[in-house]
Amino acid sequence: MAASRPARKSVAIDATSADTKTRILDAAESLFMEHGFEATSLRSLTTAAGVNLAAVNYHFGTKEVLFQAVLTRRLDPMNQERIKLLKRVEREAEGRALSCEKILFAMLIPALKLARDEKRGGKNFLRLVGRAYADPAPFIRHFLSGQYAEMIGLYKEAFLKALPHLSRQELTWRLHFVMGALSYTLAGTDALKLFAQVSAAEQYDDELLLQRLAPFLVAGLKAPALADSRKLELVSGD
Amino acid sequence: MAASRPARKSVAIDATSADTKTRILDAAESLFMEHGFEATSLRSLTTAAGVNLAAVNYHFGTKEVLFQAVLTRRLDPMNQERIKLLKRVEREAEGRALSCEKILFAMLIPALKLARDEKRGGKNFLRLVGRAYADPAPFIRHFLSGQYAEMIGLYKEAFLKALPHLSRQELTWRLHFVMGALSYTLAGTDALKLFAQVSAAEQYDDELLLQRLAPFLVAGLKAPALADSRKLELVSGD
DNA sequence: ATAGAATTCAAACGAGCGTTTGAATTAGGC
DNA sequence: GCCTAATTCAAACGCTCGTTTGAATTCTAT
Repeated sequence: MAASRPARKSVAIDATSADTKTRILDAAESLFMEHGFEATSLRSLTTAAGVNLAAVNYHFGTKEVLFQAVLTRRLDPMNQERIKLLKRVEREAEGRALSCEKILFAMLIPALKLARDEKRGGKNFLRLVGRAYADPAPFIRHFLSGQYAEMIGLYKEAFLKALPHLSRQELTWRLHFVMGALSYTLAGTDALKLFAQVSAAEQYDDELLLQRLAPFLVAGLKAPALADSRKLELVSGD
Repeated sequence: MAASRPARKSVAIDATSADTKTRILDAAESLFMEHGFEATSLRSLTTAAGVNLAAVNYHFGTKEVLFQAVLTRRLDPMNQERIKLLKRVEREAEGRALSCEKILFAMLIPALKLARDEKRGGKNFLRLVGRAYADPAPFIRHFLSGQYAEMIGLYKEAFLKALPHLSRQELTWRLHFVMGALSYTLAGTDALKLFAQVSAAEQYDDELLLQRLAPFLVAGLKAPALADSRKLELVSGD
């Protein structure tokens, strides 16, 4: 009744449990990606990982904590790399204004590197993130906000300088659109069948994907700010 | 053992059941929106609707069919309106090339009208669609593909004429990005907290939202096609 | 070798799920 | 008013879920 039973004591719990923990994380990554959080049962998960059913609660406590651990394992290093990359690009510019492209690339490249690195989950993981972004579960949304807050804040400041024609509020919206196109694209694959024109080979080439995405996003970011006088007028004509 | 018990016979089953059916659809719309498909139980749903637990299976057969009915009720008319609007704009152009803006607006306006129409679900419904787009459940994805296939096909042809610098394949990708930004934005609201700058009042003004989204998307669509020689080169410099 | 902690395991718990059942109730054409 | 079909209802079915339990096992440091 008190609390969770084993309750990680004090000693290093890694030497012996690392294998089990990693096997759980890997299986969870792939199953959460395929079926989502709710639709993935701990029974199928532990079977896929080749560990005992109780192992998840022993090593992680709850299913929710496991999900957060799956995300943290990859997201945290990726966002740290994004921050590092932005700072390096800023340093190299030596005070000169950064181009919108350079900032955007600094954001996309760590994601691309992660997608390429099969040993660290590869494309599967990015798809998982894309889906987590759209998941209604509050604990997922809160967790992601926390994971991204620092990185987004730094990039927003950088974009503000690179796009002086945008107010802070306009930029907030546009970064929202950028994240939408990005996460939807990363989560996609299946959704692409909607458009049914992309060859199967290309569908999985993440580098080409980001090369197509970048010009689209840069053009959208650079677009003139909304002139308040102009309105959507098409509705009236009926 | 044979099959579902009531098995809609032949006579009109609407006069008396319409109230119950509608109450179920309305409650389902709002709960699926808030919690997603998996996390919404038929017990909470029927309680919210004020109907008996068995009513869902009586009137719809299964939970999955109910979900599809929720989407169809609004999506089908909206996509029909999109098609009608595109055809009207094309007719009015009398053979002259349509602008990218006009086509995009024809796509966005029926969605905007739906978002404004509180009697037909309003913003809640569009958020539900945005989330359904990112749902991993195969039956949802297949259903949505079918719902959108005709509309997307017609719009793709229109965009192809308006954006002659894009190959069919390039355009497929860009429409994918457009749908991503759109559905993510519609699903959003909460996600916006990530950026934490948008006032609560504006957050819910869908007209202003689409007025901000449109210039972004138009600029992205009009962006020059990817020049194959240009590559993402930033990675190397480490 | 052995004590003690960390981990694994098979089994079970209680709760909630979607769905089904068959009787009770309601509505409508004759 | 009655017969029939449509609908509602309370109750239950069978199943799967996340989590807990306590014993068995493995590891590690002495």
